Amino acid sequence: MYFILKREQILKAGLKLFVTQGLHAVTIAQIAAEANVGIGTVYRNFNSKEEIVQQIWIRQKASESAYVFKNYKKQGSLHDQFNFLWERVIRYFLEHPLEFQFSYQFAASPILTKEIHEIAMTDFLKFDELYALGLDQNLFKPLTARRLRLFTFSTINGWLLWAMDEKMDIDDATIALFLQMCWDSISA
Amino acid sequence: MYFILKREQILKAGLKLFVTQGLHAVTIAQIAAEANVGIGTVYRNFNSKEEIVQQIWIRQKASESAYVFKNYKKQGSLHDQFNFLWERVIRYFLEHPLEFQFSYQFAASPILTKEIHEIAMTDFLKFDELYALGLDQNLFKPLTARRLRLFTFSTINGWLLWAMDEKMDIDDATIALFLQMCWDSISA
Amino acid sequence: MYFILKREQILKAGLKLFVTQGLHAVTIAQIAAEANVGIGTVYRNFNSKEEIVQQIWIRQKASESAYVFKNYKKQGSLHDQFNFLWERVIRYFLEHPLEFQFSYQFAASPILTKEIHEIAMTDFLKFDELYALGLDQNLFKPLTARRLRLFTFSTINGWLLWAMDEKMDIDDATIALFLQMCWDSISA
Amino acid sequence: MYFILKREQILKAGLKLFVTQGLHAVTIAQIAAEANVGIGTVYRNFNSKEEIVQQIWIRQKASESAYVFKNYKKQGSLHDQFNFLWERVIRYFLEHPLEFQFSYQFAASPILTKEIHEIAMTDFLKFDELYALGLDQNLFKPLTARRLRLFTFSTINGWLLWAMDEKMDIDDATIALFLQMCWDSISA
DNA sequence: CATGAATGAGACTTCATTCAT
DNA sequence: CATGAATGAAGTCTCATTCAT
Repeated sequence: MYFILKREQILKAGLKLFVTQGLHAVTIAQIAAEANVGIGTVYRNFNSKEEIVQQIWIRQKASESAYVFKNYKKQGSLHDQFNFLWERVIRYFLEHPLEFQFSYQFAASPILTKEIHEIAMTDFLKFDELYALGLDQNLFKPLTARRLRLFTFSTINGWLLWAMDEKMDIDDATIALFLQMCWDSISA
Repeated sequence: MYFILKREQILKAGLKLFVTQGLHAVTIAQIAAEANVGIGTVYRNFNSKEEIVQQIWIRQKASESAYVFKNYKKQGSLHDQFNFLWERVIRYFLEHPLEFQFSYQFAASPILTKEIHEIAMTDFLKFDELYALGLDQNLFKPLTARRLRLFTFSTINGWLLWAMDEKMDIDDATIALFLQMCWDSISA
Repeated sequence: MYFILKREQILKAGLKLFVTQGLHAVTIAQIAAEANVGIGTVYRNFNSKEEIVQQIWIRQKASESAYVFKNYKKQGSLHDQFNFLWERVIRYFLEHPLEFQFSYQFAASPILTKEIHEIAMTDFLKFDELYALGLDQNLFKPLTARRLRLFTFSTINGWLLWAMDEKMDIDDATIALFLQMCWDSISA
Repeated sequence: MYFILKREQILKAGLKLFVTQGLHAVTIAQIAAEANVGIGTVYRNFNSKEEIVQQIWIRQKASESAYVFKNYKKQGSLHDQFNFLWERVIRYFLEHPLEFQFSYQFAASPILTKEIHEIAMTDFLKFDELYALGLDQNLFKPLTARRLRLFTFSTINGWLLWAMDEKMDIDDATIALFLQMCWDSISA
């Protein structure tokens, strides 16, 4: 219990520092200080700085998944479900800017192995089921479900990046417009 | 001349190593070895590891720009010009996968300052002129030219990332389809 | 009682680990694990790693002494007594290889203070009495009793070391021959 | 040339420090300071503290061998040759007390692998040839040449140890007596 | 200009020791 | 009394940077 708490503190501290300073500029000592634990405690919980990054990634994806799929029901029109899920993704990142920047920064990093990505991405396969359904109904352009999903996701990623860069206020209307752009881009 | 050659060798070596191993895992000694020069020579050309990253970025953007705008004429319909330029971007990255991965990995890195980004991005402002024209003609959804450009760009970035991840073969039809998706997403 | 058991377990674990891995490679955590006790328990019984070594030494010398002098009677010829005692030393070490190697490895260690050596060696002064008697009878070469004893002891130590190194089987005849060598070397 | 010099300085510093303080008490920083080189230089030449110990051992045995076999001629009686060689061994150690203590302290250390021992001991196989000759002439007790050599060597080691411990002055007569003891112990 | 041996600051990492449970 | 998570001092080791050659 206490053990888990310290582990969480370390991951939280790492998230903040990696995003603001970049991986190579952050030392274990800094992470320990930010987490209010001893350096030894960091090493009791993680074998290296890289493992901290990997565990932050896994934890972040789990948290994102929990947020996105909370209250999700496979009901209503496919377009409604599409909007529901992607809006949740957008809102999650808007509410968790650190997590978003971390996610963006390390998505293509060599530190994250194929295995790590697979573990972290399992939950998001539900998106693919939705796209597959849409393909069955000839709603979408002729790509695989996986590719359609990745397309929408990278679109959202890029959009959020500059939205945050420019510190723009994002209201419901803006989100609605953006969801419309996402839908239009893949619509048949 | 010889001097310039060594500088180029170092940038090329850095590009390869940073992409495959990540910034923090690459040492100057490694870069020097890969470039077949001495460590001292690296320091005659660059002040630090960070400067190497910055110079790779600038050189990469210049090369990308040269490729993209070669033979570009402001003629034909706006949609044609749109397709021409973005297709060139796509083809550049498909032909230069290392450059693409470098570009993706460091786009959000704290190492690249605003100044560096401005220097490297100057050429790409021509895109904004195109989008501004489109907005005048009410072709696009109601966003600023800059945002529309960034939207398309991040879409392409994300798409290329997984295209390379999956080592998919990309033929002309696929590129055409993708350009259509980009256009549809921002069309009014 | 339970307390004493744990103490013994720790000393036994330490003996094994110090011999097989060397002092500096053994951690308190390892000793605790090998002894099936907690780290804190080690510290309830000993103040430091060095003290564990010292206590193993003292315990080992006491055990060796008990073995060597059991059934020893100051009767018979001096040569017989000489053979009896040194044969017991040899057999003790042959039956306790770990103890032997520990003894050999730490004999010259700075961890063992003069006081520790004196405590542990008290019993073995009986050897010196025997040598003194031999000197009175002009049986030995002209050295002090102490030096004659140390000479024989280091000879035996060295011999046992390579005997174990080579895993040689040592029968009664071999032991008898060796005792003869020891006697011949110091005989006047 | 300069490179080799630094390496020698480090080995010399290590020898002194290991003997006076014991392996685990010596830090790389201390060795570097004693050798008047930077810590990094130590690591350019050796991979670890253990490797320093191994290289000191090899270098010491080479130096010992050079000393012992200098001017050695396979002439004269076997007993004379025996005395010549072992006297050289004794004198080498008397003149190089640091080397002797190092040799004694690490002879049984787990740091020195079988390979290291084999490399370091090659030269001393000449002793075995001498013993083999003696066995042919029925001069010695019935043991293998190797064992006879090790017996004499460990005897000498032990004797020198307490000779140094007690800071006894060792004159030619004492050495002669001791060589006699060595010879007597193995004589048939 | 080119080189790479030398350096030491500062990173990583271990582990003896403490102390709340 | 027994435990082992937590700690941080002190070690090992790396590597950016310098500078004599």
